[in-house]
Amino acid sequence: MTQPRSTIELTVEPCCPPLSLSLALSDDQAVDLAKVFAALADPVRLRLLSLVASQDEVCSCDLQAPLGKSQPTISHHTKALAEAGLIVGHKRGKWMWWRVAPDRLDALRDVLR
Amino acid sequence: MTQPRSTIELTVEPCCPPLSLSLALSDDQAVDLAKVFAALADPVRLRLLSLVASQDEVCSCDLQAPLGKSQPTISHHTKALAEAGLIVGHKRGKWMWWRVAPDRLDALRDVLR
DNA sequence: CGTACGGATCGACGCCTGTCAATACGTGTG
DNA sequence: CACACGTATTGACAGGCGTCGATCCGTACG
Repeated sequence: MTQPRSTIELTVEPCCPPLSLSLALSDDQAVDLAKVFAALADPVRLRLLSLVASQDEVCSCDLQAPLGKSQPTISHHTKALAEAGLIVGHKRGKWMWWRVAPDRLDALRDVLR
Repeated sequence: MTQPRSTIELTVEPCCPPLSLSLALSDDQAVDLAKVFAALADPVRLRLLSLVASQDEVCSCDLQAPLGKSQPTISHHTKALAEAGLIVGHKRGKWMWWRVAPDRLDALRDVLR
């Protein structure tokens, strides 16, 4: 089901500030950080993210089968990861292509001291 | 309210295997990893963890005030973090002392590629 | 145009989780 | 031994979340 590629770029939303765990966390900071971790706190999203990370661009249509979830569910999860800034989506024609936001993962690594 | 220190060590449970995000994640692996991230997906637990990380040992009794939560709630959160292997508790007399499990945080950093 | 198809949104359902009051458990102190 | 005090557990409640079927929106292609 892998699809042909044309052009047209359509970025999805970015998000959130840099932090560090071992320096006393403010309330607001904690709330923001918790949202990012919440995005990672689901097995389906973790496998989705790992699929996107293993190739470097993946069509939504190619996620449904390996994850064994319905199309609305996949859409729900990609949205959650995108809102956390962990993946970025580009729409090309009818298809939605996703790739990881590597700097975002880097930042998250730094948070864990 | 900071308390005196005697001895007696009483370790709390460890947990879970090593993983990597960019290598296709199995279902079971994803489930395990999700549990760890779920432990971090709460603002109160993040601030609790940052409090424990900033000093290197903290008494439960000293967490209640800065976090502004009831004693059962604090106990609930320390338990969640301990079950995720992120903190380790030692009971000395009446008081429960917590410290971070540094290798666990290291492992988690590695997971994020 | 109209039709087909990929994706997003909506509504509903069941489950999980954060919170607290009440209570039980254990340890030290008189 | 009895009592005080820190911690853990239980029960209850409200809110959030994962899931899916149904539906809507947009884009390609006859």
